[in-house]
Amino acid sequence: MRIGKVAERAGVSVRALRYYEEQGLVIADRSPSGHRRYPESAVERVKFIQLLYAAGLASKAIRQILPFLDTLVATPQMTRRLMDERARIRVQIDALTRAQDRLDELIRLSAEYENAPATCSAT
Amino acid sequence: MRIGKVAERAGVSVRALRYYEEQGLVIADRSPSGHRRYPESAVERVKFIQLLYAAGLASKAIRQILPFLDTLVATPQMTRRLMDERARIRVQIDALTRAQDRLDELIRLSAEYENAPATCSAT
DNA sequence: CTTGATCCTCACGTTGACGTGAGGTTCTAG
DNA sequence: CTAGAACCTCACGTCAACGTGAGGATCAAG
Repeated sequence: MRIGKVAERAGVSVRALRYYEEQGLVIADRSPSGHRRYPESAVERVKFIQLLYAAGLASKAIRQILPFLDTLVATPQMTRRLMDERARIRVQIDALTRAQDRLDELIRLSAEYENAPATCSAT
Repeated sequence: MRIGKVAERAGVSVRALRYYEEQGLVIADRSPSGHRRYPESAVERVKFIQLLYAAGLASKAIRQILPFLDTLVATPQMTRRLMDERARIRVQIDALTRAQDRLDELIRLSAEYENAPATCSAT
């Protein structure tokens, strides 16, 4: 498959795919003229990469984790990285949840203000 | 209170506090010699700012929200911003949760590999 | 054969929340 | 009164995941 099709089906930019290759996350072989050729599996692989990026993992972390998908061989570094990132994500979810709760408070207060009759300018 | 003390008590760097002032998030008056003077309330304010930064809000968004804490007057922009950011945070939590689940899968597989007797080199 | 879509490789630009000196002033404890 | 801690204002550096041309080759269709 050519790069444009992979980009379309995985929902990323062509530039992003070239960047992933530069980072060693996706390996593409080349046609005689130098155009990248991807296997079908690349689409799912890229989607997975996007999932991890969206969770705040850096290229380096993803690079350490991805080989496991190919070989199903877990080195100690890979296992450690998996658990580290999982822990980090949990911490991040907790922080987001706290922020969400605080925003909910403010939204409630805001709604109360909107409904306060004496302070409404109109009507 | 002086900037160093605020930084220590709020758990941020002195540089960060100057940056917050530059962004209009924390207003400090000055001593005759030009040193920043903060009220006690600044510590809580900065902690709240940190909470929002940790949740991925940008300075601009925080700047739109913060006046509500002071005046308890909600403009339509503030209410909209509050709800937009809340929605964004929810989406982000969902993404993180999906990533967490995927990592859990991999961690399980990794553990199974570790326990596979035939593939252990030692012993 | 030609034309428009798609691809290639550089390589610099972007963004945000600070870090990090440089060079100088002010405060405070002894 | 003096040294060191703490403060000040520039102002450039950082880092990551791409965006965005520049300038050119290749491919698919008519």
